[in-house]
Order: sequence, then structure tokens, then C-alpha cells
Amino acid sequence: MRLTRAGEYAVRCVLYLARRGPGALVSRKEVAEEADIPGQFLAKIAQQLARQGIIEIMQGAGGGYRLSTDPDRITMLEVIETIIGEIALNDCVLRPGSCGNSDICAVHRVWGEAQARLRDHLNGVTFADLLAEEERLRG
Amino acid sequence: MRLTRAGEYAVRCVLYLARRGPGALVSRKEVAEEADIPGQFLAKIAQQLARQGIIEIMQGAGGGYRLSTDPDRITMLEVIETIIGEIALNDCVLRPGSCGNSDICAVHRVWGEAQARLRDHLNGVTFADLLAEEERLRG
DNA sequence: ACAAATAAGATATGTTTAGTCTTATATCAA
DNA sequence: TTGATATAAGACTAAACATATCTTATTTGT
Repeated sequence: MRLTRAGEYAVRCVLYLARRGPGALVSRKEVAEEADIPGQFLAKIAQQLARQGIIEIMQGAGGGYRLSTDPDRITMLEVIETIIGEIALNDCVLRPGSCGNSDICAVHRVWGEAQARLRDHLNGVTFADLLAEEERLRG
Repeated sequence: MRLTRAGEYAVRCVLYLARRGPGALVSRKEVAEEADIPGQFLAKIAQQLARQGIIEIMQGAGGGYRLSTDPDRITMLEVIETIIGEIALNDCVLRPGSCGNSDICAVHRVWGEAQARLRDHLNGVTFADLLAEEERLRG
């Protein structure tokens, strides 16, 4: 896998919305400026997050973005995989067909295990955790 | 990070050499054919592995590749990082300077931890382990 | 109706990956 | 010492992907 810029922006976007409070409606402009994300690019990313149900997008004047649910119910894994697809460390793990002998491939197993651990780890981190950690780091 | 094709080929190459026995000198042609790696591309990869001291390259007629040491002293992490550089899940973890506020960045910490775990895991797998696992899967 | 805001598709642009081509060099054997 | 075999190394190419930006349309509030 690889955390692309887009994935990083998605995390920043959700984290910023979480900081502004669960119910806050925040304009794209504000998110883009404060989280340092190119505006139009953010629009694309936000659309994916909205399709996934992580955020809600309000159109028209006074519109903007808002978290769909509480930060403690949004995990880093969810946000990242929404943007970059399922985390896969190599092709043959994600698509067994691409590795001719995946049944008898010992390497395959190692990658599968590493991938599972990584996903588990990221799935255990919510945006509420990130907010709490931020508090701790600042305070 | 991302396991590139080159990284995958490197693993296959070392694994094939390990299978043929620690002292075996194997031609590039044989490795390329048996491990299904484009010949010229394998040459590049082998050169990197040789520079790192993982394999030895014998030039000239009758030349080829050979493991420099026992399979139980070569880890997957070593082989992979020889080819793709240090495993990094995102930029700001590898280069703290690229994240403006890495000191107070909670996300940063999560990535750092995930990265450390992944590297530890891959560092714990040697090519002797892979051979043993292959035996087990075949048997 | 107008202004503010996002939606969505088309279009660059740059970087990386993956691989090939070519020329040079090294080694062995006859 | 010549020819065949084999790798070394750098230049080059093609395709894929990432990272946007541009343009036009649509939605919403006043």
C-alpha cells in the first residue's frame, strides 16, 4: 500500500472537522485553508468521503462539510481505505490470482499477516483518539 | 511504503537462490526463467543486492549469482529495503521536516508506530523461515 | 434574480515504475 | 589469443499513477 497525498488530505480533513466539533458545518474554503489542502482537490476527496458516509456535504450558499457521526466511530483505516482502496502491501495478497502459486507461496503468507496486522492497528485508532492525543501533546 | 515489482522480484530471486542451496552458483538466465523475472531487470536488482552484500555476482562465462550467507541470516526486511529504501508508510514519518507540525501531530505518531511494527514483523522473517514454510505447505 | 457554494467531467503535468537497448567489461575454454 | 558466454552500467522509453487545475453545471439561501 501507500499513503498517497490524497489519503493524507482525507485524514487532515476529517481531523479538522472533528476538531471543530461533531455538528459543525464548515465551508470547503475553511477546511482547505486551515488544513492546507488544495481547494479543488479537497472537493474530490470530500465527495469520496461523503459517498462512504463519513461526512455530509451541504450544497449551495452557506454550505460545507460536516461529520456524519461522532469522531469515536470513525477510524483511520476507514478514512484511508475510502480514498486509496483496501490497504495491500503487495499485489498477490490483494488479488490471489496475480500470484501464480499463491497456494504454495510462503511469501504470500507473510505479506497477508503483515497486512492484517497493519489494518488491525489502523482500525483501532479513531479520530476521537487523535483528538485526545492532540490535547495531550499540546497540554 | 509500497512493495514495487522490483521488490517482489528481489524476494523471489533470493528465495530461489536459497532453494538451490546456500553455496550454489546460479546463472541469471536460470533465476530469471525459474523465478519469472525479466532478465535485464533482474540484472539491475541483483546488482543492488550484491552492493548490499546479500548475494555475490560472478562475472564472465560460467558466472551467475550466489547467496553471500546462510538463508537464516537474511531477512525479508533487509531484501526489500535494499530495493525500495526504508519502508515508510507516509512521507512525514520518514522525513519529519515534511510535516510542518510533526511535533504536535497525533497522526504522525500513529504512522510511526504502525511503521515500526511492520518493519519489526518483516525483520523477524528470514529466508530460512520461508523455505521451511514452503516445505510445510508442499508436504 | 443573484450570489455563494459544491458537483462533475475533461484536461494537463509531473513523477515513478517497469522495462528495454546499447555498449563495455570480465571470464573461461579451446 | 580468439571466440563464446556472461554480467555491468548508463541511457532511454512507455505506461501508469498521482496531483492537481479548469470549466461548466447545479444547488441553495437571501
